Amino acid sequence: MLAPRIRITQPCPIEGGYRTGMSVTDSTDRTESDLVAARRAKLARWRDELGIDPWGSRVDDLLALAAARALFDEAAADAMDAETPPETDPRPRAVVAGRVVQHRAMGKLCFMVLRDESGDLQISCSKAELETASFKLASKVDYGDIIVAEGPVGRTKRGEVCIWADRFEVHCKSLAPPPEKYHGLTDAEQRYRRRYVDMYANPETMQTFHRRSEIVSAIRRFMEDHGFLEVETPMMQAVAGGAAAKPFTTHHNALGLDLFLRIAPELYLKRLLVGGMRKVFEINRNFRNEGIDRSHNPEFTMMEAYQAFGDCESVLELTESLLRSLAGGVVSFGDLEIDYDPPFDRIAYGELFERTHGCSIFDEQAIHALAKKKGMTLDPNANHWLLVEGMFDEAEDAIDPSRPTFVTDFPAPLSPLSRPHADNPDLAWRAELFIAGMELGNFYTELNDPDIQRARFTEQLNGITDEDAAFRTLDEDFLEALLVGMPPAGGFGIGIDRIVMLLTGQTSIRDVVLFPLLRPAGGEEDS
RNA sequence: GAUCGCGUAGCUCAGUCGGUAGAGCAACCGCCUUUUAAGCGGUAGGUCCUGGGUUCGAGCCCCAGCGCGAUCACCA
Repeated sequence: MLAPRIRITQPCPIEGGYRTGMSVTDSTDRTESDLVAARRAKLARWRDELGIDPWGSRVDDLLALAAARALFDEAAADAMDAETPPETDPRPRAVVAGRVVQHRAMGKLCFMVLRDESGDLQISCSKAELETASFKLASKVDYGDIIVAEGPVGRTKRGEVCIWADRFEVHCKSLAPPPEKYHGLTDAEQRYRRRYVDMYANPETMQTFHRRSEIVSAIRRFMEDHGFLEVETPMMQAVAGGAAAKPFTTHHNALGLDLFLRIAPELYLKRLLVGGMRKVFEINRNFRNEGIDRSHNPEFTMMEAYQAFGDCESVLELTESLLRSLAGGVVSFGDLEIDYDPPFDRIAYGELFERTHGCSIFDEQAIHALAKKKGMTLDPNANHWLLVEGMFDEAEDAIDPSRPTFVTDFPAPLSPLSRPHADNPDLAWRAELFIAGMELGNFYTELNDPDIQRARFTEQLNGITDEDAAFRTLDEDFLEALLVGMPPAGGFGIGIDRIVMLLTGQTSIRDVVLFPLLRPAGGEEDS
């Protein structure tokens, strides 16, 4: 809605008014309105004086700008530059569309650069080659307008490949003031809040998200090529299982039912193994009500996959092969040069721990003493394994960030969903993959003994806080499924966003998530 | 949640010792047929994040808040 103080210098033919995607404070609206008003005025003039519909229409046979550029034919361009150019123009023709990102008008000639997903291309407009109205449009378009041009693909005297337009149309008037044409939009907050501007103003952004789509697509292909079936399991769950994170809550009115957004799909995917699917995977969102930082967004994309008659080892190898195929070798990430050639490094959890802390994960007295010394807050009957877990973060830092590394043989008490070693029930067939200091994924030989599974769940529920108890309950139906019988299996989950970060060199998850979660703009308190 | 940093024109940024607001781009008017962040001349554009305080005087100093970022904590 328009703030009452907005000044409009020309009658505004558009009803409804203009709303920025930004702050709605009066000051912003008012100062912005001068620039918006100028564009509205121009739009009205085009309508009234040139009879133009500034909102465009269908255009067939459009070429991407990169494709149009690729049509450039040097011989044809040379021929046109010759003393006596051929009677019929030998240059290939193209119809293109894009957003105006540069514009240089000089009297009877004007140049502009269009941008689309594929890249940039200059459009050159000569007054001699265009209808009067079209040339007037071309010399007056604003940064941000979306235009369609058609003509021969040639070059300028300076050798710039361009389209010499003999058709020029505006297909969408941009009313919002654009960011600075050279620096683009650099303010991180504005880039996330107005991603649609970031995407066109900063080509790297567009490139990153194209790459993300290609990566996800390649992962799908890889999994399908290995015989995995893609499935979709509930995002809304009555019991938020499969991980130990805090869930978001929601409510179904008709059923009068409180539900959780899933923190993991694991318990449902395993049910599919019980049902008889042999290899399944799911790429979808998980939701965890935890902190936000460079590697955590509350909603994030995971791939989980389960392979009946596989084990932890088989899914480790599958993942090595997957990452190798995605990365293709060495990929730099920040200061790191990460080599994805398998086999990845491996180190046992206990060994890594001992290397860092100098004591065995099994030495309860030493661990307790160490925890005390580190001033870890602990109640007197603190569980030994929770202490170990608390100290493990430090050990993670000992992993070479430039080497993809599997940490294997996690403590079974910290791995309630994985199968314990036969010769040491304190260790589980579970590994985690670390790259660049980030946890990339989890790998298991799945626990399919319903009695042990019930015992693990029950242990885990003992001694949890009241807060946690509110959403951690026993998934009886899952245990029922295990009674029906799940084949032995390997399973894993990997963070897709983090893989995209690694492969695109983005060190913040917000730069690989199109719309990362931010506090709503405007500062309106809602409590 | 803690600590630190940042918040000035639509955008990108200056702003000295506390002395009353600056540039470039964008916009508007004019000139220009080979520009490449085009150029030249002119005009206009500000709740200096918000609210308090100190001061004769605050963009600048102090307090509180809001937003963003970084680090840490949390996240099997």
